[in-house]
Amino acid sequence: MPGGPDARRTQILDGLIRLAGRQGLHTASMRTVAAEAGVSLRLVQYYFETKEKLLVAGLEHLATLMTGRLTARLASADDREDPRTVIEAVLTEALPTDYESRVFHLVYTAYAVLAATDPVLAAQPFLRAPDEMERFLTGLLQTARSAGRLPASLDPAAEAALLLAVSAGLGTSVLLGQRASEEAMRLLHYHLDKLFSG
Amino acid sequence: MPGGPDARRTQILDGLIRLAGRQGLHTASMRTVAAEAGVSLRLVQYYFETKEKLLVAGLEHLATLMTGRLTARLASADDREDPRTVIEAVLTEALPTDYESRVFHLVYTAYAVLAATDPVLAAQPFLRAPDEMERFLTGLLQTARSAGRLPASLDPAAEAALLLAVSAGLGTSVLLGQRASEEAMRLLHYHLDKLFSG
DNA sequence: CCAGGGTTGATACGATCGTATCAATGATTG
DNA sequence: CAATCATTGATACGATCGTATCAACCCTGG
Repeated sequence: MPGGPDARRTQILDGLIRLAGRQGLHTASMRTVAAEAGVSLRLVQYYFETKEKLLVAGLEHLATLMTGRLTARLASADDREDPRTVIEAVLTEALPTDYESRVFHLVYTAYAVLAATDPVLAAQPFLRAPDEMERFLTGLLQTARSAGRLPASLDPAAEAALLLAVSAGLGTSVLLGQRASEEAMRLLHYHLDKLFSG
Repeated sequence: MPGGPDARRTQILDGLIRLAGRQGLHTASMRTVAAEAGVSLRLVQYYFETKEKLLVAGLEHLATLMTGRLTARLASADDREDPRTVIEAVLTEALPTDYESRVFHLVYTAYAVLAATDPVLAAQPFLRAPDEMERFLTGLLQTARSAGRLPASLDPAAEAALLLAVSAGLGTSVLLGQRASEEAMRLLHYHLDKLFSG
């Protein structure tokens, strides 16, 4: 069978993400997800049993997709040894620049809102990725500071947290149509220039 | 009658916000809102006719409540002439520090997610408040820069946008439980100290 | 006094939801 | 080859949704 044993799961989860990105996560029912994925309702039940499990699996799938994109972007970075290059790649990836990443951000935010009041979703490792990212950025900034590329007066951990906050905040403003993604990128580079120029 | 002619509307809308803050906006139906507000379903229908209009009114009500809080905080600021004091007040208010502001942020974010795919909600003046805030902050930063309190190398408009992005991003991280609100406040002050110290 | 319109309550309708049930199919294996 | 088991389809059930309908109420003005 093509695609491995869980190609069907992937097919359904792709449908869920696609539908949630186009019409909103709240329109995702067992039936609409099945229709979007081109399968029957029973099949969705067969693979995920309950809607709650479907939603949880959808969140995991989303995390997998985003990790894949980030990994690909890092792999294609110009200079993987230069901290600033890597930081720029990570933060740029975090902005909803194209349709796919816009979908990621929108659906992820929808999940986050649900998790704020749903204990089952809240129990998911919702913050593992951001936490890892923050540690990762902190390490990069420490490296840059040790190499004299960053002013010694800066606090790498605090700057890492602020960078992610800036990226998330700008991403949201792009999502809501307050700003074009190019403008968000410009602001991000402005902020990075300030950091690295001292 | 006490509270004016639309005390009932306010009572229902308060119920909507309270319910959305506790159980999520997706659990707000005509019936659950009526129960939370302590009125009958028919009453909710009478005042808002349709759920869509109820949701729109809820968003307006939320904006009113947030504006009230911000105004109160600005009025009680130590020195209303000092740009940094005012900026700190505005951005601190934007963080979910207490239960009420946590509810505001959560429900506002839920609305934002809905608006991303719902044309009726998207037509609401969703970005007017952030846009106004950004202009307001830009003006304050320009004033501070003219007074020599801010380095001339900084771009007031860009810094204002970044400040709001930082505030929004930190607020989200607090909402998701990634950080305590005190830590977010600390990071915000760290960022402001960098700005104003040159 | 009482008539009439703004308010409130009880209830019903069709649609859609998550979930469960019962077969039919298809591939695999002894 | 046949039997078994995973997979797929069709359909039904109770609950809840938004909305609509039909009275009853209350309060005020003539």
